[in-house]
Amino acid sequence: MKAKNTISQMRRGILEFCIISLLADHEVYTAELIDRLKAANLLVTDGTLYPLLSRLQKSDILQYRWEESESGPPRKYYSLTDEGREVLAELDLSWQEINGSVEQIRRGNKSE
Amino acid sequence: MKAKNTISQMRRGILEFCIISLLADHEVYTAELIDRLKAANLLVTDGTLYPLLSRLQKSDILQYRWEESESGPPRKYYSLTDEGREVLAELDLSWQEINGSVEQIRRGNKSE
DNA sequence: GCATGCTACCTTGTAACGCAAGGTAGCATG
DNA sequence: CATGCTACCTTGCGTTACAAGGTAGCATGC
Repeated sequence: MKAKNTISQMRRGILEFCIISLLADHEVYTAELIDRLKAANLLVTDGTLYPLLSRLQKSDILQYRWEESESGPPRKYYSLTDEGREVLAELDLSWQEINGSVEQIRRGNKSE
Repeated sequence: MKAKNTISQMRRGILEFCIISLLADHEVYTAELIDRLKAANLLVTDGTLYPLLSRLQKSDILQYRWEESESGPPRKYYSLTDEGREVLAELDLSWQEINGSVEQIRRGNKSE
């Protein structure tokens, strides 16, 4: 399956977008986030996620608060900042544009 | 514009897919390819493209032939191999799946 | 109250990749 | 034959995903 590499690149590219989208309405902690991404067919490990979340937090897109768990160590619940919401809006737009680009290219093939 | 980085990541992810798509029906050489990508709002430099094309060629997805130019040095015209066409079909599918994932995530936000 | 296990956090090392910058060489033009 | 343009390609850098490994809180069983 030669396309594998390319496919994972495509997935990767939208990972950040999906994470920001998922955080838009719900606080979540890392394990939950992984589950939700998995549900949308986007596999990630926590080793990928922690640095990414921490990067987004340093950029003021995400914030977190500690919450104690009923069964285990405390969890970091992440949510979007106001700035994060603005970023999400930009990303939504860009995503549509990119979609348009791909559409255009794929259509081009067929007609010509 | 905090989203910039994320946006370029998204673009990057689909770059290979777009290139393969663009080559599906037309032989093109690098400068043409860049123009066509630019027309679809995907900016790339040739320093990005050459290694990428060469990688795809080594994976038997692309092939090339030399053609002399009427005005300047000879050009490498790239086209898809049969295997490249199979890969393109896979990529088409994956792209639709990924689109579905993103749709699902974005829809999820709004309803919940 | 100590050992074991689970959960959640985080870090480190590696490999891939895009991109900017720089380099080589064919070919045309004055 | 010198200058410039076009086309090819390489190098070095920074970023990133991912696998693997590490720390520590908390619960459970003895």
